Amino acid sequence: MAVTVRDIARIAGVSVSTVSRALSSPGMVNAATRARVQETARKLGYAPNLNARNLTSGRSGAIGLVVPDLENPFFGSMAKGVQARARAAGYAVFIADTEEDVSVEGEIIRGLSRQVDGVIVCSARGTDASIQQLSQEMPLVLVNRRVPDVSSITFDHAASFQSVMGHLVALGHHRIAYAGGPQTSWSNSQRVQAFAASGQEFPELDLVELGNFQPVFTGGVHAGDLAIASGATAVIAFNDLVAVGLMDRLKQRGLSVPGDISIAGFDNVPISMLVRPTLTTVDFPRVQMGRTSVDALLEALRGTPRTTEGNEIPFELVVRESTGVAKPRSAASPSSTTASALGG
Amino acid sequence: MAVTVRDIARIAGVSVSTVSRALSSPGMVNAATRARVQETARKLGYAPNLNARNLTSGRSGAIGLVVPDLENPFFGSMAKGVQARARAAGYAVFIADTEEDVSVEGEIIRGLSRQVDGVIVCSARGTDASIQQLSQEMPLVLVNRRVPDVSSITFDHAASFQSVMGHLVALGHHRIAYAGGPQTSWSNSQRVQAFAASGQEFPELDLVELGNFQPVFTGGVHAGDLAIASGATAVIAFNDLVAVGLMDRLKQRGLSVPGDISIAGFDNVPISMLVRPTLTTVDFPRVQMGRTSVDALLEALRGTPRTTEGNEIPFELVVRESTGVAKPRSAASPSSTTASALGG
DNA sequence: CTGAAAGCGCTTACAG
DNA sequence: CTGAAAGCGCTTACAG
Repeated sequence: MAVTVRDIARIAGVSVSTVSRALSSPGMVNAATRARVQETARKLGYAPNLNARNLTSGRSGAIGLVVPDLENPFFGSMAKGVQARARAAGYAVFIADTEEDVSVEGEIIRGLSRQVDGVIVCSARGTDASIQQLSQEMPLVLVNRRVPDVSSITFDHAASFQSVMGHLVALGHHRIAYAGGPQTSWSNSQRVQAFAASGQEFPELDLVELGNFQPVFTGGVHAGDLAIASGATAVIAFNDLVAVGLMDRLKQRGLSVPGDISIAGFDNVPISMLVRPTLTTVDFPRVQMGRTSVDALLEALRGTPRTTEGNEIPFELVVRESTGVAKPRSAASPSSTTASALGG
Repeated sequence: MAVTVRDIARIAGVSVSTVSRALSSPGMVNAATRARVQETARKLGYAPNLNARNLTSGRSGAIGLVVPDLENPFFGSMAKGVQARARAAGYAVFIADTEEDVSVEGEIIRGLSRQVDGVIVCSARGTDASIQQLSQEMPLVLVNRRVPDVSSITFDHAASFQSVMGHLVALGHHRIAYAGGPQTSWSNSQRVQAFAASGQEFPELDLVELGNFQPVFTGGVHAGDLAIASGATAVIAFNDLVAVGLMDRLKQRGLSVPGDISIAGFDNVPISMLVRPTLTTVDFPRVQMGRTSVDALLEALRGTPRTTEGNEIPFELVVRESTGVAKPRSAASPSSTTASALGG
């Protein structure tokens, strides 16, 4: 059926060993025979049987990619980056979707691990312990999740949050609210921490946490009413979808954005530039993150693992129309700080 | 290192043949020994080496999935369906992204084909001839693309277009425009045909083709001015993104939707329900399409290929706020037909 | 129902 | 630089 090394050997007049070398380790064989073998292989349309090759060599030439939801563009971008970089490095990509089901996550990862050299897991939902366990069983790289002693690639959520905060402060906002995402979300917990830290950095600020919301449009609608009640002049939302829902609700309630309230999100998803006003947000290079995670995994496979720390991808604050100068407060008060606080 | 059939054989006190049978063809072995072998395997945490298994059995237990752009949610949904169904059937999924590059499509598909039992190709961009060639080299199922003599799963673009048209006609629209997508798009050509066919079905209609636009927001903005100039009271856009861009431009030009002009799109992407007014569109069950394509491929692998025809997935017209009753025309004219036309 | 043996297609020490 | 041989882990006729 398919052409094998034996066919090439017979026609080129050499042994199968030589064929194998000419194809896989060209440096080990005489230039003339090498050329003849390669030419014959090409002419016959030879394609190596990967199962045979992998069986003997002990590696699979493939990596696994596990995501919570392929339908979510957030992961689609990462998958794209992973796929591109893996292909460039000669690796194939097995993909698996956990359907956001924590209970099958480990099982799926273990299943994949049998057919690949290593696994990349996006936004892993399992506990730290379960992930540490997995990482001992196979080469593993985490994306958008940090677990002690496990290799990972993340965005600097704290710094990006600070950057949004700095933007709002510069616009003169004093009372600022945060509409959070799911409690189980690692990135949300990072943002909540950064929010609290801002209170120490800018003691004159009035910070209010609105609560946890579903990371979708309706979650934002829900947050909208609470935002109005809070009296904040600016709201930072967990992500763009929440921000858009929030904005929609504010408009419905007769408030203007950014005239009455400024809004900012995270992720820079396509919709953020399609809504009116366009949304101020933070862009995370997700495709690049996918690529970087492959690099990290391949280095680990080669036995030169990177350090866990410092693998953070740069972000960019994208200022658009939804944030503006703070509405002057009815009660006049000096804009310079009068409060005493830590960190003089 | 890893536990193999030999280990199990030794411990269970049987031959490797029996181990293999107990694990792969349980029916062929005595119940007692079968239980003993399986128990030992479980206890040892045995996981078969798939490369070895596939090498002997001649199959790979994997299928390939080729998409033009993983970052596009349209394909993310399909990939999700493919992945889920394949997993349920015991197949792993190799994924590849062509980056919308026709020139590498064939090469990527051939590369994949060496490691899988069959390939699913979404929205293939190549020529009919090149795809027919590929389909002779390997089991192949096309999704959202029809090519003579090649197995495929598609949406009924003609019928869905008719359904939108019928909706607009029922609202009293007479002058209707179509803002097309890329000329190379198979689904666009289907829609153009359906648009023309409507002219025969409803001879009283005044149909105007606005041209071909990039299937994105800015393409719609471009189409917007042409739509206004055309004097149409309703515009059907190639997809939701074009529809949203169109709508944005109309509003910018001071027209109201649907007051002055009705707009409809296709795909029912998330943004279609986030814009204001919400967008009338057609929902295509993309996840289901992914699932169905796996079924078709697996049937082909089993030697019971389906017929190419009739593999169409149902669609649903989703009527929202962007379409409304036609604005009465300034020049009064009977709504009944006066024009003579083909198809009495 | 079970075992011994051959073989899947390739790679890789081992000699020469 | 090249060839003969063994072996990767599993499956599957072939005998019994």
